[in-house]
Amino acid sequence: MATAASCEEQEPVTIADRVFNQLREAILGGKMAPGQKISEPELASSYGVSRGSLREAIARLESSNLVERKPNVGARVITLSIEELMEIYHIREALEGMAARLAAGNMEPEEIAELRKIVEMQRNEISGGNYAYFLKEVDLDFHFRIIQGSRNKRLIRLLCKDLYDLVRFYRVSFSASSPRPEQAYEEHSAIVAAMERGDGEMAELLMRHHIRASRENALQSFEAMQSEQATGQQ
Amino acid sequence: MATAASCEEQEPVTIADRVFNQLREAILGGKMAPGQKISEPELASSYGVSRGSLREAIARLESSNLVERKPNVGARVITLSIEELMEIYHIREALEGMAARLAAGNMEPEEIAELRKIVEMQRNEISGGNYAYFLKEVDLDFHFRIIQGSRNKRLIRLLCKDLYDLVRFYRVSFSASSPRPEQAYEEHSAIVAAMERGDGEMAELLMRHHIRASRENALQSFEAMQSEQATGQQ
DNA sequence: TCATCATCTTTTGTCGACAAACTGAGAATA
DNA sequence: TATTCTCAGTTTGTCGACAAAAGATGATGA
Repeated sequence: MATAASCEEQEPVTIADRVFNQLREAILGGKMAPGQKISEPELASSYGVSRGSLREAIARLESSNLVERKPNVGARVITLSIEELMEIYHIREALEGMAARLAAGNMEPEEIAELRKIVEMQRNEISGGNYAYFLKEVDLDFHFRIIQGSRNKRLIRLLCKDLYDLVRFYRVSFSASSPRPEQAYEEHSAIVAAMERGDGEMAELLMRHHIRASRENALQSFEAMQSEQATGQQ
Repeated sequence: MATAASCEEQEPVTIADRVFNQLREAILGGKMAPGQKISEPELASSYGVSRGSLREAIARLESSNLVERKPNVGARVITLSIEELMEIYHIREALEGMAARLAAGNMEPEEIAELRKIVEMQRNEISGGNYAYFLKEVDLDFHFRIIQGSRNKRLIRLLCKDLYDLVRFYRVSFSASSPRPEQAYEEHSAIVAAMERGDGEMAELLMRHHIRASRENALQSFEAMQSEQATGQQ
C-alpha cells in the first residue's frame, strides 16, 4: 500500500520555518493550552532564537488560524467553541463535497482502486475490534486522497493547510473521540462506489451527507460531555 | 439605502498595518504588475519604513495569497493563470452556495427585503443602459450581503478576505470585464425569491448555478481575448 | 562561439537595542 | 468601600547592522 497521501509539512529551510513547525506541533499536540498567552521573549529564549525570527513564526501561525494576535497586546493560542467547530464542518461539507465531485471526474482508475482498498482496510480494522489511533489515520487518509484527487491546488491548500489543522486542534483540546466506525465505513464505501461509476454528482451528495453526519455526531458527543460534566460538578 | 455591507479593511493601527493596506491597494489597483519582484530595500525606503516593518507587511500579503515568497529568494506578486481562476470559481461555487443556504435560514425578513431592493436597483441600472462601474459595485454588494447573511464568521472571512481579493486581482490584471447583466439580474432575482420563501436548498442550487454560469462566461471571454490577440499578432 | 567557473554585488535572514504601548499594583479621593 | 489616578514593570513595535545565500559579471578553457 502506498504511503499516506496526507498533506505533509514542508522541509524547514529557515529558522522561522523550524520554529513555526515546532510551535505548530506543540499547539496541535496539546502542549499549549487553548487561550494560552504567547510571550515573545520567553519563547524566543526557550527556542534559542531571536525575537525577530519568532515573530515571523507567529505571523505564520496567525495565517494558519492557530493563534490570534491583537496589536500592542500579543498573541494567544486560539480557543475553539463548539459553534466555531460547527462553522468549520459547514465549510468542510461544501468544500469536500466539491472535492468529491471533481475527484470523481479526475482520479485515475488505479487511484480509485486504492481508495477502495483503503475502505476495505477500514472494515477489517473495525471487525478486528480496533477502534483506536490507526482507524483515525485511515479515515484521514481517505479524505486526503479524495481532496488530492480534485486536482484543484487551491482547494487542496485550503482544506489541508487551514481547515484540517483546526479540526485536529479541536479534537485534542476537547479530547473528543468520535469514531462511529460502522456508519463511517458504510458512507465511505458508498462514496467510492459513486466514484467508481464516475458519478460526480452522487459522490458530492454522499460526501456532504457523510460530513453532515459526522458534524451532528460531534455536536451530540459535545452535548453529552457537557451534561456529564454538569452532573459531575453538582 | 444602507451603505454597502462590503468587507471593509480594518483601521491601520501599526506601521505594518498601514504598509500592508497600501501594498494591497497597489496590487489590487494594478499599480504592481503580476509577477513583479518585491524588493525589500527599495520598497522600505520608498514607503519610509524599516525593512522589518515591511517584511511583516509582506508576510501578511503572503497570507492573503497576493504574493508568493521563496526562502532566500524573495517575494513576487502572484500571477493568476486562467486555470487558477477556474479553481477559485469552483471554490466560490461550493462556498457561496452554502452561504446562500445558510442565509436563507438566518437572514431577517428586513434584510431579505433590502436584498430585493438591491436586485431591483440593478434592473433599473441595466434598463438605463449603465453597464459600468456602479453595476459591478451593486453585484458585489449582492454577493457580500448573502455571505454576511450566512452568519458563519469563518465562511465570511474566507470568502471576503481570501477569495474575493483574488477575483479582483484577476479582473484588473487581465482587464477583464464580464458583466452579462441581464442574465445576472434574472439569476439574482431567482435567488432572492427562493430566500423569500425560506427555501435554503433551492437558494443554494440557484447560487451555484449563478456562479457556474459566470465561471463559464469568464472562460469564454478569456478564450475570445486569446484568439483576438493571436490574430492580432499574426 | 559556447560552456564553465571564480569573484563580486545585491538581497535576504537573523540578531540585539531602543521607544511606545499596555498591564497591574498601590495610593488618593468620593 | 468602591472608584479613579499614578507610576513602575513588562511586552510589543520598530529600527539599523551583520552574516549568509542567491544572482550577476567577467575570465578561462574546450
